[in-house]
Amino acid sequence: MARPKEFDRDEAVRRAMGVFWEKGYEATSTDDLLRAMGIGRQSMYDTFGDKHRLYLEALQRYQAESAASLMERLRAEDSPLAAVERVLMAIASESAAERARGCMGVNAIAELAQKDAEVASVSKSAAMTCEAAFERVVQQAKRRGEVPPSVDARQAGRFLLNALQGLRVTAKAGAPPAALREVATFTVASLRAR
Amino acid sequence: MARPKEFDRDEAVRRAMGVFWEKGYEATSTDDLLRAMGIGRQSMYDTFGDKHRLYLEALQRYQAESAASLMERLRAEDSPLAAVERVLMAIASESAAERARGCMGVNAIAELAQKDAEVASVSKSAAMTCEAAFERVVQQAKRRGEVPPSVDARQAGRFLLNALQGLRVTAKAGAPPAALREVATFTVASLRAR
DNA sequence: CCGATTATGGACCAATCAGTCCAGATAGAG
DNA sequence: CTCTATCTGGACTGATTGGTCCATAATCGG
Repeated sequence: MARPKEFDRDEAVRRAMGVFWEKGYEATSTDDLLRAMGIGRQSMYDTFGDKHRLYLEALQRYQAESAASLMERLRAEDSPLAAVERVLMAIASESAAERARGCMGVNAIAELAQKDAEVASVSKSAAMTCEAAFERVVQQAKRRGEVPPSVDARQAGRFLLNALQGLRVTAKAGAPPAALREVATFTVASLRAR
Repeated sequence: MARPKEFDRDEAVRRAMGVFWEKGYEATSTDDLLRAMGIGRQSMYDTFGDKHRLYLEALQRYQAESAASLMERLRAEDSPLAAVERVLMAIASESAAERARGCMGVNAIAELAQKDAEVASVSKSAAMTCEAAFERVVQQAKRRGEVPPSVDARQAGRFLLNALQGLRVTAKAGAPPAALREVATFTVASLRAR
């Protein structure tokens, strides 16, 4: 009908995501967001509602992308268990800056899950998605004999997601890559040796 | 020399800790703190310096108390591994409110470790203390034959701390107690069965 | 080319922020 | 009792907060 937006909405959300991810929700000001998104104040409020809605959209985007990435990397060509190990090991291989940034989902849970029901809900559904992905991989691993049949795939899936979230915290706390690698290896070995 | 303080410094820090724990650093205003501590503005600035120093003191207090509690609960009367299991299981047994509040140390890492070197340093040393405590318990468990000799105690210690931090996140994300129990059981069983 | 509709940017807002100042209260030392 | 050092509480600060208002610009359908 009328004048079209001058910016790419998707790109704007992505940039907002970067700021929220880096600084957290409270520590991010609307000015921070506008500068990063490269748009005007009114455009932001017209397009996204307010800071909180923009955050939710950024968080959902993050969860969607990160779950998709997880599922792709878990796709087991050769060995399901090796794929799991690669996923856990990947954190140790990140740059120091990436490890310090951590996982936006974990940051969101720590900062907001208690007081913000919408954040809690988004986090919960993302967790279920990841849990299920891990569970499927464990099932494949069982079929290939990489994991003994006595292992309950659902439990193992939860166990792996828990370890992944732990690694995110441990990494952000400044643990050296070698320590992260030890944890990753030990975790995967726990499944093999059951 | 002159007029003594009218409040108990220790108690004041403890109350500040409660507020920071509940709301996080950025979301806590100085007014929140004064109200909870029951002291005047000037008393707070005179005694603790500023909001940031007060936070650090509260965090250190939290880490000290929580590490002491961990070490006491890990003291293995009968079975070291059972003590570990009790520690992990305790999270699942907390009230919903306690699980939602999470661990102040994990919250601090997620919100501040990246940009606040002092918080990072406090968190790192607390992690080393807990890691060492877990390592000692694993060593005891090995001596008693609860854990096979092939298990590296240091690695296992790191693995356990990682799982504990993961549980803190998982719990705060709203996982039901049953799921937390599964993770705790699975984690401990990983050591037994190696 | 025109009118309806939407986007934009800068001025503006009240509220809140962390932190300071100061006047008066209070207690120990002598 | 007095002097002095500290503590206390409330008024106050400039800066920043998230969010709104409005005048102008730009684009579409007709």
